[in-house]
Amino acid sequence: MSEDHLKAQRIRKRDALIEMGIDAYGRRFPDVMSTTAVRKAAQPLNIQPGQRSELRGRVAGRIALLRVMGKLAFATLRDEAGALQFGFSKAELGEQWSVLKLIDLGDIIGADGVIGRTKTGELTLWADNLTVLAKSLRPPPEKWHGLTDVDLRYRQRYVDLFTNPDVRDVFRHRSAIIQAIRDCLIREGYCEVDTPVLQPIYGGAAARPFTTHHNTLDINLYLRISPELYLKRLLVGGMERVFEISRNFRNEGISTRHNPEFTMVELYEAYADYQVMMERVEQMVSAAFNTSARTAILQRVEAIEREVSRLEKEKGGEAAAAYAQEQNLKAYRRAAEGIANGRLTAVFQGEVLDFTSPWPRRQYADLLHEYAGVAMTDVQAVRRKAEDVGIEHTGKDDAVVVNEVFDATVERHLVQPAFVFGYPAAICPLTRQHPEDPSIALRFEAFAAGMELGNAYTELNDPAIQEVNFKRRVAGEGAETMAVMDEDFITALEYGMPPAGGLGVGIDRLVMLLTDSPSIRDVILFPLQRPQPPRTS
RNA sequence: GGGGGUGUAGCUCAGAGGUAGAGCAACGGCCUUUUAAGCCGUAGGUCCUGGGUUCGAUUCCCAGCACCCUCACCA
Repeated sequence: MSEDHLKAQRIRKRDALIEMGIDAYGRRFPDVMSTTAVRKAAQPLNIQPGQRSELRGRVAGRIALLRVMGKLAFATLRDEAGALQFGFSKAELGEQWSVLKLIDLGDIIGADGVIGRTKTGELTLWADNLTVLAKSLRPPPEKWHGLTDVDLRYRQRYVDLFTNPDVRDVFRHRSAIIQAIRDCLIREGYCEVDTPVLQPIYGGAAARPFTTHHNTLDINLYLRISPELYLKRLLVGGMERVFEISRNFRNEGISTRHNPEFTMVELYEAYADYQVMMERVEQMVSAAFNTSARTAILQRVEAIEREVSRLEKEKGGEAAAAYAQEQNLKAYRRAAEGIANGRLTAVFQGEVLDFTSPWPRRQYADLLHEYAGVAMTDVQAVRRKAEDVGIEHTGKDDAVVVNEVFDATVERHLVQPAFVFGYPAAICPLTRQHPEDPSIALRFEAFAAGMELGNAYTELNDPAIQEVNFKRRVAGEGAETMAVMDEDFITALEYGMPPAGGLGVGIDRLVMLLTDSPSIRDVILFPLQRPQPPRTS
């Protein structure tokens, strides 16, 4: 059955509805109860199997399953909150029975009826009124497996979302996490701001920008790679604690950890330093954990265990064990145990991550020694190591090579949440130098699951040094990715910027960690993909 | 950009050098307590695209395209 044919059949049903004087696309449908509200309302009634209560309900949602048997039909209706079984009988529906016959999987309907239980005990809304709210013209994916083709899932995220409820959960968590971070900062006296996405000069990070053009002004503009230089201007302006939840755009590769547009929370705090920023990371992540991962993990353990015992009964211990293994039940149990003991333990790809404050503080040089076996100051050894691990280092600045070796050898070992500090100053043009060792920057990066999660500085507020840093070319970094001179930013610093700590945390990656999502595309609703040629039909 | 994998019905997937298979969905029939409902029947395909080998290719070979994984750039 071709797609066109399936669609044509549904169009015929739609037309049949219209023929009957029914609006196939519905209208306002007030006083809808969610499926969970119905469950909650039913609970105290203690309805026995086979009984109906006096309680009436009105629910709307999409038909996920439909079982028609002669003059009786059951439908599973899915709404945002969950799902509920509906019962329809020809006797009770009367003339509307013929409407039900025109309903397909995927249609959005509303129904009124009394809440009861079937003989098998399933909570059921026995409908006496059926309202078509939107006829679906395309067949939904397979009802058991849902949509699994990853390409299609991202291209047609709307289908992914309505067929795979777990996907919706991830984005609810994302929303809660962002809100927790926002609340946390507001509570600390921060002011949320918006700074330009379209920037005449890009800066604040080492990345290639997207370029665009403004017609009226006839100037090139860049989509921001970072809001940093604008947020610091606000410190000059006397705003002492500012943050922005910032969509940044970097014209770089795409991977499971990189999307060309991604979300960061970036914050600046006057009279603080990078030590304070470590505490801010711990605070924000704790808040995010408590609002999302905590209950999700406990529920997940229960859900896996329920399924395991079901499999044990139906398919035997082997299938159950395989499922438990595949779902990382052991790790989830350990995480739940940690939570019970007051720790912030989450599971990411089978690994238990402990986000409990304080996170370990690790010296960059120590880690380099531990995993690369070289001293950060021993330039010859570092370059030999670079060759060992296949990094092209000729013509590159020492500090750049050091950092590339660090990324290649150390990063993946930083599985448990940790702060790494003591970065080479030469690769940190916006960071204040260590007062006793100018080769070291007052910078840390936060790591977890082998990913960089955040980046923070004691901010450089000396305009003279900043100007020098802007002008210095560090060999080994592409000309495009170099810090670009921003005269106005220097001018701002010349007016005086208070000493400050600044921090950026990758929201997408944090959501990955707290929702056990293996790819950044799983936590971005519409990740960038090559567009498909337009459809002809 | 390098390496590996995938591409077959609307969806989830088998399969083989000789006119293409299942389950779900669809259509028709039976069915008033189903639970991924069941039973009987029907229909549905450019086997990603292009070239090559072959009597014959959707299958083998080459190239391309898309996606996934991985490495590199980067957060």
